[in-house]
Amino acid sequence: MTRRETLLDAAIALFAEKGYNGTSTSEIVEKAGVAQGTLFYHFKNKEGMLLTILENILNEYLQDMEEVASVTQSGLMTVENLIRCSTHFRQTRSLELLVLMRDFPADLIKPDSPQMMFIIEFFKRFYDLFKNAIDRGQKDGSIRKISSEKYTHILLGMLSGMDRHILLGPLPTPALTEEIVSFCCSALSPPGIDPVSHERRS
Amino acid sequence: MTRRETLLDAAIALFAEKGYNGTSTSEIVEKAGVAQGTLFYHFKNKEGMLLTILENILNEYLQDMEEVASVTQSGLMTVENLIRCSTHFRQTRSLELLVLMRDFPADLIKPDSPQMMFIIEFFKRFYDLFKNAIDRGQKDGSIRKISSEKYTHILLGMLSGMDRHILLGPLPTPALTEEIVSFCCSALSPPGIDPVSHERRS
Amino acid sequence: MTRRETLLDAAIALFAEKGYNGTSTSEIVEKAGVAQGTLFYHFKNKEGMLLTILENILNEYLQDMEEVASVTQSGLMTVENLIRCSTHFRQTRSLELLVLMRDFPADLIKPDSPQMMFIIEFFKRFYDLFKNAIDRGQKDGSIRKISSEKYTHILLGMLSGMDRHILLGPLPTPALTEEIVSFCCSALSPPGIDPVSHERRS
Amino acid sequence: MTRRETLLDAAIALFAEKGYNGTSTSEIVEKAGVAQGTLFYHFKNKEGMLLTILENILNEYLQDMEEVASVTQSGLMTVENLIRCSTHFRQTRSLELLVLMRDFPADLIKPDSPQMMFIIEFFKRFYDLFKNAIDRGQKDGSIRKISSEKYTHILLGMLSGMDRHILLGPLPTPALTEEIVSFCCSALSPPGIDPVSHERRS
DNA sequence: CATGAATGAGCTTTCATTCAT
DNA sequence: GATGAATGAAAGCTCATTCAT
Repeated sequence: MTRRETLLDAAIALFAEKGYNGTSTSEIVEKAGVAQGTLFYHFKNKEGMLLTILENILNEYLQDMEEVASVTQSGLMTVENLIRCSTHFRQTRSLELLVLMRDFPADLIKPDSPQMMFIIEFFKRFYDLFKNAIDRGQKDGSIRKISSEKYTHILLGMLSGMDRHILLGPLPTPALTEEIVSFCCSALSPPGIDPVSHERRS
Repeated sequence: MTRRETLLDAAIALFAEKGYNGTSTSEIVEKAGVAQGTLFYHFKNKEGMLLTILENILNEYLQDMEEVASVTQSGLMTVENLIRCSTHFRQTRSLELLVLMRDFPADLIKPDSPQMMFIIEFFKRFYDLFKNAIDRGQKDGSIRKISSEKYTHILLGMLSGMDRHILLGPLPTPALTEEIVSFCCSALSPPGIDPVSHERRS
Repeated sequence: MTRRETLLDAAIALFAEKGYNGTSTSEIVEKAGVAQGTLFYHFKNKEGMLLTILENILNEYLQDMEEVASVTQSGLMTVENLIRCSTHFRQTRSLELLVLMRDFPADLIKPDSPQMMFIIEFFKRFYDLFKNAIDRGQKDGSIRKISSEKYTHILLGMLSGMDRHILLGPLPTPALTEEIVSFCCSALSPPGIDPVSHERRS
Repeated sequence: MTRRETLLDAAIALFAEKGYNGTSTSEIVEKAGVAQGTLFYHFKNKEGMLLTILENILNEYLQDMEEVASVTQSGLMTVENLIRCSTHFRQTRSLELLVLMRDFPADLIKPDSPQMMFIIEFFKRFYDLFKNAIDRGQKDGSIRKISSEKYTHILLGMLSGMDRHILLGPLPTPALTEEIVSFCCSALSPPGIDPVSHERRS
């Protein structure tokens, strides 16, 4: 593993545990076992580390999600599987996701900065994934007639909220994946049709 | 307005805008128009200000919610109105809520500290509010048979997620209150019964 | 007890325990159960409290010692009894003596200030007490021929050193009074004459 | 001279002159001609500087004394030479000794801290040095039959008291070394034997 | 006499960053 | 590529003191 990667791993662990502001560069280099100067040789500054971490995780997140969305199936099934993918991602990449949740939106990401542009761009593509799935579901009859814009916002808010609740909340939380899927499908399925997709699955 | 209140208001505005860590005590006293020492006369330290703000907002939040829950009605209606109350609170107290969302769980609130006890206590009562409503709904037939524990976690995660998405998210968001209510009611109502309670309301 | 006395007592206890610099005026007023302003009503400032305490203790100390010295007896006996008096004073007024030992010479007592004049005046009288006794002892034959100036300095240094060693030293110390007396008398008695004055006493 | 040494020298001079509490870190770095941060790069904190100074001086002090004690000679001669060594140390290292005398026992050295352990350990070894010499002197007949424990305490208290009296006292003091030696030897020698060892010396 | 809210200068300390090697 | 000594701005906080009541 290169020194750069060692540094990133150390930063991810520390940012996840103590937050960006709660972590000093000294702690990072100590945990990584390199000298102070090395950090600033490989990264422009401390903020550069955070941005690198966030961009990496967001790109991988989006890639996984877009792959799921590219499979041909009903709109509702796409939404279901996006939810499952998102949950799975949270379970496998909880450390990086903690960094994201703790420190974004961070004070250090200035409005109109390239970094903010990147973040907004990411959120838009994330938004589009769900929006397109819902639109398709309304055409193929798997999703009831509701405002796809508004319901997309609800799904986005809900999913990130669940991640936060589970990873950062003060209350111990049971496994919830399929309940979240059911919850959303009940709300999205056309009236009278009871979604049992998660039973069909397995 | 006393100096203490002036200071709290200044801190709320700045914490909401720039976060706790991004705000210096100098900025607070400058905005409040008092001397540095005055802050530390009225509060133990900077963290004491944050705690005061958080305790105030959480207490008022809980009070509003418990008042809503105390009205006799069906379990589902109670859930609906809790959601509306929560949304209304977000709209009227967005500044304080921003402070809460930005800076909790903060690294500065140590596990097992009295502060953390207070926060956990608050979350438990918040949890119980929804849990009791769902349990009652399952008895009175207004809510389908699901795990009330799990669905309570989903509602909590969802509501805080929506607050964050709307108040802190990088995407502009339309008004969503009744859609959130519908979304949840669809997921909670017994199968086959389409919830239209929010139309009945008005 | 007047508020002024209450404040002095609180200050003595705290200065003895934590030193002048380690004690804040807030602590003093809290322990005394009065308001901040009261301290500054009764004393010019914090330093004024210390000076008052030091002057009181030094005056009483000197008074006791001068009374002992005024009794007609041999020079050596006077020295002996001065030592015993000093020791007794340490045992009965250890708190005030701790204040003196911890905080004098304090940085706050400026050279050539009236306070310093007072302190120097005190030391001179203290010095004279021993010096006169030794001089008298050399005349009456109870004390050997040595430099009374130098031996006075030795006695002064020794006595204050023993006080410090016993009251502030890190090592537990046994009762030493008569040994100190013997030690000094052996050094002061004319050669060949073994002092047993502390046996004669009792 | 390294920056670390420069800083230590500046601190010694200032602590000796104005005391630990009376000296600000700004003064130290100014006197040393380095930046504020440099102090905290080389030392954990201000207290760390004091501890470093104290440990250095105590170690050297003890080393000198133990070297003196290791020379084979009568018990009384050992005591004499320990006194001379102590006096010589005070004369050559008065600055560091002033720091020690002004600021120890300092409120900042917590009971049971490693620092306090170190200090107590030092005092014990210092104590043993004199105790062993007296015990040996009682065996070889050069020292009278007295409690070696008690007389050791007296010697320790006396020597530190003389240091304080001479270095910190408000009265000008003449040279006293041989008088202190005589004083102690008279008190320690067996009755009837007049010690003139300091004349034999030279 | 007594109060206590208010002050602000000054303190110690942290930490991201630089740069000569 | 890598180092780590050095930096200095900025932070949170303490505390003796003042003064209107």
